[in-house]
Amino acid sequence: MANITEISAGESAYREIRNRIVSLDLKPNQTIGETYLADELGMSRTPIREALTRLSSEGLIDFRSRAGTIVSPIRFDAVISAQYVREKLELAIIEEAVKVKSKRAVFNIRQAIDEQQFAILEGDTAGFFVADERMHRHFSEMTDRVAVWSVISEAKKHMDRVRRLSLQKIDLNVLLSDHLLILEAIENHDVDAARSIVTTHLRRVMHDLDNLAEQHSDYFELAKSEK
Amino acid sequence: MANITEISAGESAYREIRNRIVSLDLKPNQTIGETYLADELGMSRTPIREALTRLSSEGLIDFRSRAGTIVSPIRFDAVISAQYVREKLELAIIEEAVKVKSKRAVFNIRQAIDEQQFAILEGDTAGFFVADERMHRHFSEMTDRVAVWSVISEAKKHMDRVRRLSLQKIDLNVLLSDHLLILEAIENHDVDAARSIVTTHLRRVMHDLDNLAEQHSDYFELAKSEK
DNA sequence: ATATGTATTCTTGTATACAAGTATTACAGT
DNA sequence: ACTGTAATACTTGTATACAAGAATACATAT
Repeated sequence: MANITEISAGESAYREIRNRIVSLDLKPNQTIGETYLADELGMSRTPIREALTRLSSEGLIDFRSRAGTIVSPIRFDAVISAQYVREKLELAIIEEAVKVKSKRAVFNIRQAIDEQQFAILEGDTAGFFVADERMHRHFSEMTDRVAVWSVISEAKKHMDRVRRLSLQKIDLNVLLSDHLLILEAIENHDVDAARSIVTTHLRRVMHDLDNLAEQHSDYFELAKSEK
Repeated sequence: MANITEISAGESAYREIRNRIVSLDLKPNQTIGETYLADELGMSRTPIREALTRLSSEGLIDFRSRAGTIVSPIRFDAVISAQYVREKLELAIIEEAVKVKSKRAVFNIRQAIDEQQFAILEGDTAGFFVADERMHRHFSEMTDRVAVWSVISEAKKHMDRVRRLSLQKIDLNVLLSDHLLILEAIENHDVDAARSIVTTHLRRVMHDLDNLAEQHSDYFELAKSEK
């Protein structure tokens, strides 16, 4: 009954490497040898390989046969379709969420927003995004669609690195005020307001995608014209 | 330039095991030892493990620590949220697709439908589903959303086993006539018609989900009341 | 100086050996 | 017949050894 959930080396390697990738600690296109990672994380190649296998099927790293392994470059089309998937699914969920009457849910969301505000004051951007993530997950919980959230989260990975790049530029207070408006719409059960706010909110990431791609061209995949 | 795509043992193991699972050749809840599979597929445990790692992260198999590995039981909530994801995304795509004017796309879709009809006459249900899959992918191609199709396809895995169970019951001609109506709506650029047909079409799978779960209770996960 | 062929080194792909749990079985004692 | 316990056989998790393709460095020829 204890469920201590002993965490395996392979699992911890997966989490660690994944974090380093989405936090841009490991740069896109950077080569990462299995032996290097094994040394770095203090384990043998086998669990590293397990982690890389999973990351490869998620599109975060690229095996180049026997010629090395690299962190996947940010792919325009992956970002765009991730955005598409997220927008369609999260919009659908929000439409359901505004119809739900749950003081508990409203409380949870407000708490997440408070934490975001606190994080901004502390200058803790990482903390902001953790709380942001939690808030969005609460929307899914309201409507019993937590499993759908994991699909969104999966798609979102490809955008997270872009978002990380735009950290310096974007003003977190803008996102925060979006969140407050969304909460208001939920409390008022106002579907139309929720729809429009969420749509603009989710699209903010895309605004300076082109700029970022130009600025960090070494992080992005060459345009489609290439091959 | 050749891109012979040498297929690794791990990759082929993944495809093979995956196929056996979604085709119900390997039954839900059945235990599958790594050594057994290694023997069966004529390779060592390492590439088998690679395949199982991927399948585990997709939710098609469950590692039970050192106590064995089983084919994941069909989970109600996974099926339901897969249906949700598919419906929202594919509906969004169809809405865009009906606005596209492309004789090529219409031709491709019609060809896929013809193949479905042929498969029905031949009694080739597997062939029907291959052509069915291709047709749905064409919808995504019409709108330059192929990457979104892979998300749908990913979610769909969890429903495929259910669909396979209902094979005996369902009349493929019903699905075929749905397809013809969808094609017609696309040709006429009739958004509303397309929406309603696709919705009912996609929901057909869910109709006898409860019956199937009762009939093959050993294939499904125990109800949520359980733990 | 450029190009080409070759040896060397590196990296991944696969197989195997070993470690550490887990489930099953055998069996003693009652 | 039954229960508790120890022994045993399995299964996965991890480490390491080996094989083979890919990149690199370098020597040689033109």
